[in-house]
Amino acid sequence: MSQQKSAGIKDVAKNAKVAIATVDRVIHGRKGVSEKTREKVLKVIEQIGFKPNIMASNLAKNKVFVIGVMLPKVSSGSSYWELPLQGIIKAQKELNQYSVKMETYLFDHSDINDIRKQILNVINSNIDGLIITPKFADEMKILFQDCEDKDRPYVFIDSNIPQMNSLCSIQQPLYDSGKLAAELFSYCFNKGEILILHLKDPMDTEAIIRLKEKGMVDYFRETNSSILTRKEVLSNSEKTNIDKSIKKIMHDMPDIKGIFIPNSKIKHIARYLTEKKGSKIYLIGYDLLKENYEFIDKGVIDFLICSKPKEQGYRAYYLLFEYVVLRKEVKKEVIMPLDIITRMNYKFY
Amino acid sequence: MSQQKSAGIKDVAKNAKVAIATVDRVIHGRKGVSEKTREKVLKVIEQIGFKPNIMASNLAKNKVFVIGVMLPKVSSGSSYWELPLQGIIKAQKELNQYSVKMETYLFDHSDINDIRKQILNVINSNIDGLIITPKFADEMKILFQDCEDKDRPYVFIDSNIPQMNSLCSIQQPLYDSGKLAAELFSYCFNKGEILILHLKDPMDTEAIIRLKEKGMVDYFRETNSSILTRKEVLSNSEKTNIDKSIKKIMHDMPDIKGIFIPNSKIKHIARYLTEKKGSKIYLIGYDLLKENYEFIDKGVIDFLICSKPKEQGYRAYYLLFEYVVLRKEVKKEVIMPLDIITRMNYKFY
DNA sequence: CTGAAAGCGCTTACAG
DNA sequence: CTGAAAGCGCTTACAG
Repeated sequence: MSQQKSAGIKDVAKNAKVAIATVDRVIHGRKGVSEKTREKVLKVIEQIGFKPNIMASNLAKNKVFVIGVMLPKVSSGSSYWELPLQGIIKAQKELNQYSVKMETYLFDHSDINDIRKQILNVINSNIDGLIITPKFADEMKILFQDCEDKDRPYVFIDSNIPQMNSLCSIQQPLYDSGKLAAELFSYCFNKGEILILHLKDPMDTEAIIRLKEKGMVDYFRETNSSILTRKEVLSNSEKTNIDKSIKKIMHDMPDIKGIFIPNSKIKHIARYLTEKKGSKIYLIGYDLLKENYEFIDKGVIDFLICSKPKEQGYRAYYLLFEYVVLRKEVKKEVIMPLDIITRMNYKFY
Repeated sequence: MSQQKSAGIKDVAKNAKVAIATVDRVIHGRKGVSEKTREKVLKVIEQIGFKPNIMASNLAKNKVFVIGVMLPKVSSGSSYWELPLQGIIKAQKELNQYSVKMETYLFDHSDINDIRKQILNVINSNIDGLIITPKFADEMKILFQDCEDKDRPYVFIDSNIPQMNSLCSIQQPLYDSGKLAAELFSYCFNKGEILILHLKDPMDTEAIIRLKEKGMVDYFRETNSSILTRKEVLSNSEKTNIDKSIKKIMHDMPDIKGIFIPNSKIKHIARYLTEKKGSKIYLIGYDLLKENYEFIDKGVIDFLICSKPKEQGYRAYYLLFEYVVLRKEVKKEVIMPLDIITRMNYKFY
């Protein structure tokens, strides 16, 4: 039970026979210490196992760290981006007592001028770290460059650009999510056709969509399944056009048993299937958005695959806090699990 | 951008024209302050929106808080209890820089004397909070009593005893998990028989098992399903006996399509089904334990329903930290979501 | 290159 | 009942 106090900077100073300020200089690698002194101090630190007390350090520093958040504004079209932001706000609330503040730089993803404006705002800010999604990578290259010049850490959520020097990327296993969807279909039926329907959205990244589709197709091939897939792309126009196009497509697929939507635009199809008569068509898509609740509760949507967008925001914020404020090392990559959401468990997410 | 510093205890003292020590007394409701002074100070606190700086407070207090953990030891029979402990250790690592330490009181759940010994160890300890599972409730009543006498907060994980004054209970939606299993079966087939097989375990709580079974039965009734269920109980004896018993039961169920195991003992059945020839029998159980990896990867186990035991431990520890160290208010109850684990997504959990 | 001292926002004896 | 002062483990000017 001997709650033996861990060694402090004072103990190091005493043992190394130097002043506390000198120990501080060594700890933070600041200039102005002779090599000889440096080594002496480092040796003592090693010997007595000194670990700096971060709380005391931050208290003395008397500084508030700021974490910037640059994400799309929640648009009328989709509520997806409110989820990461909720997670971020939750983390900020938890970390409120520590010296961190959040600063948001939300942009209208359909307005390139607004995106540029926010990029400049971030560049000219004094934030100590940044949470960002690597959409609009071309426009944002200059921002990443600026971050690296300033040693300002940035964390990707939702997806990743592997070439970049992000502090961490928090991402979903895209390919495997397509396989998972295929597996779920296989539990529902073992022959027939599946329509892979890509309803275009300006926020889509082609590579992401393709990975999901490839996962599905590969699963059926690897398992020698008798299920066939057919891919169609629709531009995201008005309701009546979508309905007409889907009707046409499905007319060509007499043996259709399932529809897979590789982005979060599933509500349009769900609405269509709700109104349509005929035999059961299994429906699988992505993301537990507010607008999907109704359809999953009715059983029109059978499964949603979900990569915890809220938790991605939470984790990103927490990770930056640990890196910036606590000066911990952090993982370079976080892969989120793939939650399967159904009528019976969606309430608990 | 005006990083306006928030008011400190010094500002309160100055505005209220009292000493800092007096403000401190008021903040913590300590004795020795006249009612008049008290009110004056409280008014100023309200006015200038003073929030104490917990980091400074803990630094000055110079005390290490201790959180106790009383859980079953990991036994050879099942690795379940290593998961909450992993979560707890993860939380402890994250909170290492704050003034918290963990103290474990693990017991051998098959040895009543060991349980009593650990209960006494906890009672005689100086811990500031306790994480515990409400198994063996009869033996533990005296411990809960002691906690309440000492104002020592305790948090339940895994399940709950509603009558107790626990600080919080972190639990799974048991009834709904049975419904979820039924729904998953319904996706796989729409008539035939399901065997609900309860393989007895000393750690089982009858009420918990019954809730899960009821969820399943209710689902089929509510959806007017043609699927029938049949319940059997087996005592957890040796391999050969189990095999013989199952064989006998299944012989009586020619139309068996699925087996539901309402606890985490699924590996015994998975092993049996692996060796057995014949038509596909869908298998659903609980908890992603190490010993299940092999069977889920092979597809012998189709679905595992999982209430994030690791995260339960993590949350419990974090919650006690927030309550004890940060003096925050915390939720009285946390309901964990029901993860669905399959061959395609188990790797990411 | 090195050190003594003030200060971060609190708590805790101690004195009155 | 109230206050002045030392101290928690660091950082940050400032002086030499």
